Amino acid sequence: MKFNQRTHTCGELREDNIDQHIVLNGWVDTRRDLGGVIFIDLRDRYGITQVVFEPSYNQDAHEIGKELRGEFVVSIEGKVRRRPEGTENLELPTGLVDIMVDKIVILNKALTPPFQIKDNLDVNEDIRLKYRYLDLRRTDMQNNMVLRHKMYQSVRKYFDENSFVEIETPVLMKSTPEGARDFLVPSRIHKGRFYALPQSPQQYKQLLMVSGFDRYFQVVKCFRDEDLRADRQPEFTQIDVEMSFVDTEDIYSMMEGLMKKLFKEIKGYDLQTPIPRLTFDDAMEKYGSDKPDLRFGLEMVTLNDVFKETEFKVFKDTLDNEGVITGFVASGCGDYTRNQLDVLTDYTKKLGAGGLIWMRVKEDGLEAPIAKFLSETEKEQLVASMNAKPGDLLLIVSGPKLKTLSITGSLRLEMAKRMEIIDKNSEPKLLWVTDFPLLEWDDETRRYYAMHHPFTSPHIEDVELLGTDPGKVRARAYDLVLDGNEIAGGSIRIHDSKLQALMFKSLGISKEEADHKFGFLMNAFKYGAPPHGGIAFGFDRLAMLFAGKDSIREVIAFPKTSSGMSLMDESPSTVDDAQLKELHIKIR
RNA sequence: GGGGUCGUAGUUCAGUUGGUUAGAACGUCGGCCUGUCACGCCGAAGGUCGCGAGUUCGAGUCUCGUCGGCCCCGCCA
Repeated sequence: MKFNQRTHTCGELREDNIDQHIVLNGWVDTRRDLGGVIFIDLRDRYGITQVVFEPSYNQDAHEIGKELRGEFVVSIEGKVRRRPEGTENLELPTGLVDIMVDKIVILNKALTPPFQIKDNLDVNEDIRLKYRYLDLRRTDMQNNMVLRHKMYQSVRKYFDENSFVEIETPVLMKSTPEGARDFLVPSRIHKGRFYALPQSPQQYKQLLMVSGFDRYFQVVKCFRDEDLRADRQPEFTQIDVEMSFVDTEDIYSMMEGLMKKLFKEIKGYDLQTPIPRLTFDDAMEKYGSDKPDLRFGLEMVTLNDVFKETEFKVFKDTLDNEGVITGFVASGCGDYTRNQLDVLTDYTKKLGAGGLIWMRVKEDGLEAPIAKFLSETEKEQLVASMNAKPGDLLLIVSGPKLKTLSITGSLRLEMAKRMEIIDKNSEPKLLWVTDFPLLEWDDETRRYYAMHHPFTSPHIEDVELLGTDPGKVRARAYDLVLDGNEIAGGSIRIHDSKLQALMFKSLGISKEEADHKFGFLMNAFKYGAPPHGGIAFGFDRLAMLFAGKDSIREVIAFPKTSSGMSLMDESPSTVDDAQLKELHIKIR
């Protein structure tokens, strides 16, 4: 099939091109056959151009034009003409002109697609995923992919300008069963042995610091075999960063530079720096979350002091057990019905709270089921310390500290949604959350786990607490939060093998175990490891937020469903017995 | 592992208390139409009601199981 290659794209032609003889290649977007004249909207990823078949202009072309259907791939040759007065389409950038066709070649016919290739598509996601190649033909999705591409370029340019080196690290590596579940890859050559896919290139990038690379970054695929969410896929992309001879402040300012550049180049927005900071403890107390959404208020208030003398049993028990009484004011929600409040109570209980205490603020006091258990002083202090006004609703939860703060934080988000006070067009709210706890107690296994990872450096002044009160040790770890989403996390690492040994001891990891799991890293540190630290961005999440979407699947070309399936190629799939045999694997 | 929700034409949905031949819109196909751009008008085709049992004279509708989508909890160093 002979055809001429395009001289222009479908988004390109303007008044300047009038009377030129041009060639366009593309897909038939829509066809409007008026009996005599036929209009075709020809589409490629650059735009749409109207193509005209008129019998009096070219009989042969018009005959072929009649056969055209949606999504046919065609090459057309013709003359650019100014559209007749009154028929311009100002919605289209190319709308002042159209093409009078001299020659058309149908390069390929197409089946009727299972859904229309158009924006603001109303079709279920499983159909889109099964025919992802058609979904990606839509302008919406093409824009998302291009946005993502532009973000890669800005990121790479920024790090290159700042003397970072991009280095690829292995995708087949050693399994480290701390943290997320690994994807395993059986070795054919070494019977009974497995590679793991990296959860992150953490150890490699630290080794690169030992090697003297000083400033490293990588746009890198990572893999975690955990359950999915709207913002979590089993394979995802990180912007992985590590720097030598730095402290937290150096990381903050370098990353703030990156965010400034990204916001400027992608969104045309001037991000003000420095980005505000909040310690983990403060974030939990005020927002009940380590990734607070600051686009709205509903700040939580700790009420322990108000109820320190209370006779109300629920609160008294909480205080006796070093728990927390916390709550917030839902302003103007004093008219919530009993039914609505029951739904909220149910929501809170499902998250694990004992219950939800609500009070309507009236002109003459508090209206609540528990009001009779509270003294007048308590009621007055409660209203004063929460700064509540008549017409407001108070929502209060009590119980074990961290859990209760977190549940109330979820309720805060839920209320913001119900009250519709999250402005999607508001200025982006960025925030560093700092001073995470180094260790986290696990009731099930009755041991501490590293909240971040076992190479995270504690605050120097907290080191001695490692032996006495490990839960109190603060880490030199930080997350970057954008509008309630964790978009990056990192830490200053331990570069001193004695401190690392102490850390392993606190985690209950024996010397032998540490050697077995991380020996190569510990060995490397004996040969002159510089102080270093780094951070990793969840690139898909960042792209999702920049694109204004609610799911990272919208910015990933070929994502998995929430059960980890690919509906298009139907993976994961079974394999031949012969393949399994080669890998020395039997299915139980 | 658990909770919620959904599954009916190619697509998005409606479908009453369990009751005649399961509807609409868009799309598709055919006819008419020379300035449309969501073209218009006329007509037609198109259904394993996700799948499998059960209850019933009778199931899209009720029950149980199962598969799949989405959201959430757990999980995600």
